Amino acid sequence: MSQSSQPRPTKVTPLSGFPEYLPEQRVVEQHFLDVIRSTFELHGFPSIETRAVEPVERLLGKGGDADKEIYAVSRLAADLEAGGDAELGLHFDLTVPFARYVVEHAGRLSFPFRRHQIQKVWRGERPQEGRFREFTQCDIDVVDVGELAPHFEAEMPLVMAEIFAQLPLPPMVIQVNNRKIPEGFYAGLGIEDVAGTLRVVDKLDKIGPEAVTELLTGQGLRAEQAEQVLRLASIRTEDTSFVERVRALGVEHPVLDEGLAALAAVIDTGMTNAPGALVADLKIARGLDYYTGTVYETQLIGYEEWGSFCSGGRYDSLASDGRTTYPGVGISIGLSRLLALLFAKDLVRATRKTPAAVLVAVIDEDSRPVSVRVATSLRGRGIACEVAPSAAKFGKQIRYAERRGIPFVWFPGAGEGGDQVKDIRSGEQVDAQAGSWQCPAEDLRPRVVRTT
RNA sequence: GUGGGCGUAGCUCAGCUGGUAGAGCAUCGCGUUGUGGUCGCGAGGGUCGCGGGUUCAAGUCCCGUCGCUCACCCCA
Repeated sequence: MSQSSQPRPTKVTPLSGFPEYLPEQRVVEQHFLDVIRSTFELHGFPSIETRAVEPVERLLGKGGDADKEIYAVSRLAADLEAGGDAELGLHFDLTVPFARYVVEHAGRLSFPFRRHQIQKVWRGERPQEGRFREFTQCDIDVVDVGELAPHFEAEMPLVMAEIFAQLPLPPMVIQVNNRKIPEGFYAGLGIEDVAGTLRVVDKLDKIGPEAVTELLTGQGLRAEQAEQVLRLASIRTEDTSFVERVRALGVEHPVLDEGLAALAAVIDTGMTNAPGALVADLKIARGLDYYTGTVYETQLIGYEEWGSFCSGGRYDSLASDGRTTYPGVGISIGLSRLLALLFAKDLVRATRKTPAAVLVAVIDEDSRPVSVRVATSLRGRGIACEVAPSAAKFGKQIRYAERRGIPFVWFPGAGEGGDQVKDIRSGEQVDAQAGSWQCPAEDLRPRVVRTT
């Protein structure tokens, strides 16, 4: 009866494509973020953050059918009042905002300008496994004025290879191509629709060579052209031998030569500095609308069907203010997709779901200040801990710790001369002093470990 | 945007050809006076996505709608 006067709570329903993590998953995410950030910094990439919104006009500027992807942002009241078009949209990547940032702050930046950026992005696409509407990207880019030295194209994947090597992941391989190779090759074959051809070639892994041949001839390619296109696409080498294999196909074009030289330089650098991390794969397409040179794509070996977890490439005109052109090269980790795979397949796990290493037990509420003092002392030495929420029976306090994975329970005044601490995994309980007890290093904070 | 599948407790699901809801797991409590995990007993928790229709009666049939999911498209 009186219930009817209470506002009914809005029903909670899941929102597809907007992932939220449990604390134990967040431990994993934060560890990954820590490794990514520190490695970016180790390579001298300072951090920036851009606003979440850009003018819709700017977001649409990059071609493609971006309009389907963009979430418009406007005041609710503005919609009701004017019904006007939204002028702002949430960014769907970090490259567009970065390009705008470069132009806007060009006068205060030093070029070549390198930066890293770790932020959420939003895309209005249909969510699927590993594809979200809100997700986190971790980008590094280098941008210069007028010209960009090609060696930066070799630097990008080295940074990523270093990150992957530090994370508890199955082996990953960064596949590299240079857009100029297929472009020059196709031009040498007399194929005009480069983008259309690449789009089909990109499906090779998914639908197989026969279906690709069918699609290519359907697009107007002659049988021998389609055959050559497939031959090029099938080339994949861990060293620079791809150059000879392309040459052996007998197609010649100056743009092809440029592409081969550029890719050979990237692979060469990779072989020296990150052996085994890079592979030249001539079917990689990526971002048809804007990449102009090197392109990167990354797969987890054994989980190829999940797609790329880290991709990027070179833009001859990342940004432009009309008079000056800023070429750039960048690469980005799709952290959310990576985590989605790891969680779905249970490949990694956090050793516990709370930062606390110690639960300080409470004897009774009157002695809570004693327990708080213990906690303060432990924290003063960098040992994360919490005080038991209630002076329940010790069994319940231990269970409280156990449920959360807290490895130690501290009992004030339990010993002859003072306190005791119990490792609840082994059951071992020893005398200890809050001012000097050493927490084992591996228990100091939650760790992320591979399960297999 | 297009097409298929599905929407019952926090989670995974059962509920036959319509007769006013169940299991397992999880959570919490108890198993007597301060040391957990096993085990036993018990409890809480559901407008059966929402709206309408057929019927004496709908979780169960019909229509609509919303959501979730898979695939396509695309992927910055």
